[in-house]
Amino acid sequence: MGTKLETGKKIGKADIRHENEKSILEAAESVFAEYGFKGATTSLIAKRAKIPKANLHYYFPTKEKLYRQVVDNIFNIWLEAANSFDDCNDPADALTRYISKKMDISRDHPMGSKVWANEVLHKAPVIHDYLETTLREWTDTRTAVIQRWIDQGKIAPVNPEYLLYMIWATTQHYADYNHQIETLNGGKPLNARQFEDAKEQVVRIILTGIGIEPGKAQ
Amino acid sequence: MGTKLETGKKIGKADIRHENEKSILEAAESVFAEYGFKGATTSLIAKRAKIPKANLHYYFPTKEKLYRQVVDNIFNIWLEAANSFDDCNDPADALTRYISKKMDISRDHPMGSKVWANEVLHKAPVIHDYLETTLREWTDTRTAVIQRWIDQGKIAPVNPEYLLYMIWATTQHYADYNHQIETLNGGKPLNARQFEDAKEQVVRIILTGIGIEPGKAQ
DNA sequence: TAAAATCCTGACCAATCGGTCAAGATAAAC
DNA sequence: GTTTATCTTGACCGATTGGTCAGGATTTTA
Repeated sequence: MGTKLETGKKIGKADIRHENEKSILEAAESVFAEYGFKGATTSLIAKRAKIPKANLHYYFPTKEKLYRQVVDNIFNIWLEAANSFDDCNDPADALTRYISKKMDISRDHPMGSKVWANEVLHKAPVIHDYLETTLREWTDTRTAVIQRWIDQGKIAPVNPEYLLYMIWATTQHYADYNHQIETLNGGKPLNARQFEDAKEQVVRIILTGIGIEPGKAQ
Repeated sequence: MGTKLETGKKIGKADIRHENEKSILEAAESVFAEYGFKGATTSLIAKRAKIPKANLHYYFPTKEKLYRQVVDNIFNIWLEAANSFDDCNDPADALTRYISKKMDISRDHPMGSKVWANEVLHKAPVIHDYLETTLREWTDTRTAVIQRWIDQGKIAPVNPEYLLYMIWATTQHYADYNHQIETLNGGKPLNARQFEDAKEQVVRIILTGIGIEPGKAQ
């Protein structure tokens, strides 16, 4: 029949399932980011999600299936920034938006980036198929775009792949290495101002580096 | 009294100790890089070092002490590149050499870089004192050098710390993410030619990006 | 050669972890 | 109201892991 909350909303089984899966996934993301796949324990995830371990295994039968779900979510967020590349054929605009977006993701979803980094570091036992299919296709189309810019003389001749690596490396560094950055920043995370400065500088150096004038665009 | 090898060299206890510690440390570096601290098992390290696990614990009482030793070695190699910064006060030369050196380290000691990355990713439970002391001092003196270049008008005005982060991120990406790079490169590691191209491009984009002409220097 | 120091190793142990299960609680369907 | 489906959980288990230990082997010292 369903009981009621103070708000007056009914709570059904569907809601319970949705709520629990959500809190488990959130807890899992933070624990996997902090300890890696092996180092993470289902009991710690359950504790952070505030449910008994047995209940976690009711929703996610195995640790690996839970992990896959976490990586899936991250990968989708990660690809979300891809759109920035497509809208326009002005390299200054496209790259500025793409780099900015990736910096924002590093700030807003640092744990996701860490899970990904950890996975690649350990030879990607779980996500290897992503690398070979989705990421491969994504990369191929974008390197083609960059190559076109080069052919049109819009940017300096560079190897498109290595340019992408540079963008990925620099932007994700602010998530993956945020502990190191924080320590070097006197123990405090970069504040909003500092982060905007960093973002602006990354855009400026890369754009200038490949021979285009960084615009005011954000 | 010591036995003899085919070479005629005597084998003493000191040699044995040295030999075993070396092979254990090598095995440990690769296993820690591949599986992280938690994921690594002392029995696998022992297996790769071709000695019984009990013997490993004779030389290194605990897994953590072995890990610390590995990180120590890496950190020293990592700081070895620091010299490139000091010799000369021409930014083009200094940065070209520093970036090249860091790229070489990523190629020649990828596992060390991965151990470091893994450690920072997991909030540096073991090396946190390094970050606060040695790395902090190193960074402070180098940002001062960069600031001087700026004040002298030799390079464009940039935030020295964020410039260092960009260099670290981009160069270490070729170690930490080499599995991803390899996959995107058709399953094969970058060959010597490709790696040199990548190195040259990283130098070029960064130097151009901060307003100096990349020389022919290597 | 005898004694001392160092090195080697199979067998073992306590702790932890992923996952199971059975029995109860709650909501949905009829 | 009764049955059925879903959700909850403490107790438990086999497997793995870091680390120990006793006793033997080898080298060094005297």
